[in-house]
Amino acid sequence: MQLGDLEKMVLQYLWDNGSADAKQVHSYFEKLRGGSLNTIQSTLDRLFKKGVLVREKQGHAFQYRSAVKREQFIGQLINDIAEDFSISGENSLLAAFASMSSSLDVDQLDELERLIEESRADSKARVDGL
Amino acid sequence: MQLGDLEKMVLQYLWDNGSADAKQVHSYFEKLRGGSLNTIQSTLDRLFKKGVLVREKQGHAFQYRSAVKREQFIGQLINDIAEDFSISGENSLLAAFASMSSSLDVDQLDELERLIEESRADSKARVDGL
DNA sequence: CATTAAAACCGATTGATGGTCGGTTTTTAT
DNA sequence: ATAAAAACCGACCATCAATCGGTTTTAATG
Repeated sequence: MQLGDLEKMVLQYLWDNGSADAKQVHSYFEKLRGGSLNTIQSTLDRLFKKGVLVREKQGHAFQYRSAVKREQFIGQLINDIAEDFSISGENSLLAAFASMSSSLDVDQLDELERLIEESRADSKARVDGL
Repeated sequence: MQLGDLEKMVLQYLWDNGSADAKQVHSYFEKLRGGSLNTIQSTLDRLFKKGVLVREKQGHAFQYRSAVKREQFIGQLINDIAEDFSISGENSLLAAFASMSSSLDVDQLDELERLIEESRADSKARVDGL
């Protein structure tokens, strides 16, 4: 999944604000970078058609919100990269992790390790049958 | 950095084969997907201009090779994503790691943890002054 | 050093895709 | 039923990857 600049910004906005209609999104971005309401509307529509957003009629306008959480989405993107480079073997993905981790500081490594322990617990729970 | 399909394939090829000229690359991809030598040449040139490849005249033809190792490159891509979606480069990256790690099995988690320890050691060495 | 074959380079074309927005149709509130 | 608001349609532009024909440059060599 590859997104344009405005699409990314709108998605961010929705992650930060939960849900909004075109008018709200537009009034936010108008100050920030200009652009008409129509532009925002078609950007929301494009994201919707891509499956990145979901929407629901609320009164007279659609309320849009992200279909997935930020972390999930970023996780997907990373997965896509791994697939793009046919990392087939699990280890290249780990190698990618490794090259990333070299740019993290000690605190971040601590945090990462904590997150791994969490995953480990989840994984165990899954195996044990929830 | 965003690459087209052929660009990705060519880059893969060079990671797998170290170094090659346009003719070699073409003879490989001809069987695989067709396309003229010129197409390969301009693809190599585009990658070169993007800084993804380096080249050196060897006899009458340029020898191309990747400017960075696979893991480095993938690391960069992941960094780019993190930057795209993080306001101030804080813990979105970690969140991304976390969402990835939830799709890893126990062995992979072990391996990842080992890699983190390695990073930690490297990091300490850096702080201690090599 | 002139020839010539090979490779590099140039430029044009095509096809996607994102951003942009005017104008029309549909919807909804009153 | 009407009017306001929003959705939708269609067009246009810009960028970029892929493609390849044709021209220029380069380098082996007789």
